[in-house]
Amino acid sequence: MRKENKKTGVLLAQPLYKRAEIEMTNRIATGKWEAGAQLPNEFALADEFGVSQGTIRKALMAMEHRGLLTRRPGRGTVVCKTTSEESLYSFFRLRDADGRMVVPSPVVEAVEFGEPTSEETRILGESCPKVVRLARVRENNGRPFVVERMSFDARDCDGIESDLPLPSSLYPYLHERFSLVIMKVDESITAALADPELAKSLQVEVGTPLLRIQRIARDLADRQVELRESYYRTDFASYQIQLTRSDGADA
Amino acid sequence: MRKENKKTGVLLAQPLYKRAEIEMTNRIATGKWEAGAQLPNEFALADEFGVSQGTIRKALMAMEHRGLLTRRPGRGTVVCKTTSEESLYSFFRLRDADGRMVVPSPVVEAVEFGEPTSEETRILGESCPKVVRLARVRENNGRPFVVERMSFDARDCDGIESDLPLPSSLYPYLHERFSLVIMKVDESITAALADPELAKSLQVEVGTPLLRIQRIARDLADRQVELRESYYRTDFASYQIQLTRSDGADA
DNA sequence: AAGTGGTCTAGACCACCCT
DNA sequence: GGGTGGTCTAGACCACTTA
Repeated sequence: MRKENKKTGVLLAQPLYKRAEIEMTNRIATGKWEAGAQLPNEFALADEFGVSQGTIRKALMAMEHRGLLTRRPGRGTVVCKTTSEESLYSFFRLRDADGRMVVPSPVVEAVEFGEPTSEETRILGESCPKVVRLARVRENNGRPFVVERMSFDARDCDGIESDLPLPSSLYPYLHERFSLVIMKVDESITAALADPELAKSLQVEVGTPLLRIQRIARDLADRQVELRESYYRTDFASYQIQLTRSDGADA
Repeated sequence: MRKENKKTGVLLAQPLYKRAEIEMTNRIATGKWEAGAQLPNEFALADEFGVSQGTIRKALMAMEHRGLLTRRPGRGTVVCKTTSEESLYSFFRLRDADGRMVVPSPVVEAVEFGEPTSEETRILGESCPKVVRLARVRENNGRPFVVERMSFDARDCDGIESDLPLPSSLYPYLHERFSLVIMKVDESITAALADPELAKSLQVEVGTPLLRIQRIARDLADRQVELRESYYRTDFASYQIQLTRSDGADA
């Protein structure tokens, strides 16, 4: 293989495996590699990028670790569809006392388009001309437990209004429909009291303590693409999360 | 290097790099490699384990990713002391509106030993004969914002009572003093109202909404070694966390 | 100048999956 | 049987740190 190191005068800002990872990530972000698509094998990719198999492998393993790819011996490498039970709700942290997921189903759903508010402009960017807002109440076993309000740049999900009712799990839908891949979300959690409106939606007394969760979601390019505010009842479920020592290291 | 693969009849339940990782992790857990200690270089370790440098490297990089080691070219590999600002508080998620860490300082501290309650027995194990309980109120800029109650197996931190007052950040202390390395914590978050006792400790009105966080902490061997309950004010700070797509994958 | 980890290559053998 | 990823080895060159 030809070397494109400093000997040839080419400055490599990133190591080769990182460049390959970025390029392959872009192919997923642009939809060139769709959700569920099979990738060429390691040797073919290595040949295409002009690197060795080991270098491509390092990139592929990093992407697998990020949850973008699934690799299995004999079967090959495919773009994650994010449809398995566990990854479907990887951003949904509500669990009951036994650690079981509280399966949500939307009961009320509203969609509207509008001019961005100053808050939406701050998060989604100055260049966002129109936002689409979703509002949902979700229940479990007939009990409403969360009120959600979400905002997206309307250009990121053009045509969403024709897909109502939306699936309960939004992110896999966004991936398959718009190649909009949500990679990470920042959540800010505080405690709040139910006002009359929330109390009515959640069927609790006014003044009931609730979790208020503000979320900013980022896509593959680390753009902030979603703004969300949720209010949760925590009388029959709780927000459960595992923190690991390495969390801070690479973040 | 000699091969100990199936050719010699030796069954390898784990790949070599995994075995090396487990053994090296044990050395940290037992204190043979103390916090801050320098490790032998890759070739020396490879020689000791009878594997190639690349295999040892894979184990070392995994341990670095877990936050156990720090590696730098020219300097070598050392056991993380967990004393840098960011990793010091990797399990402390409270941030102010601008995302800055709310630096806590303990103002009230109590230590007691006792028989385990049924709850403590359930978490810490049947074989735990005595627990040590810590209670702390912590403040920021003169404002109390959290009440914490923690329980440990007294055998895990024998002599802790002679170290009062304990440092604000407990986990680095536990590592350096007892080689007790906290690797991950499970947190369960609900909303609660301040009762008269909490209201007094936190200097808020009775009925103020608070975050209630129950924590179970695990060590290097994945033993549950700590049980904790905390109540947070969220009027000038919030619990902030970043969730990533890959979180569910390896957990 | 010597030693360390970081990157990259080339090639071997294996277990697994599919047809 | 042919192809895939998983593991393991051996060796090269580089950038960086420390002395």
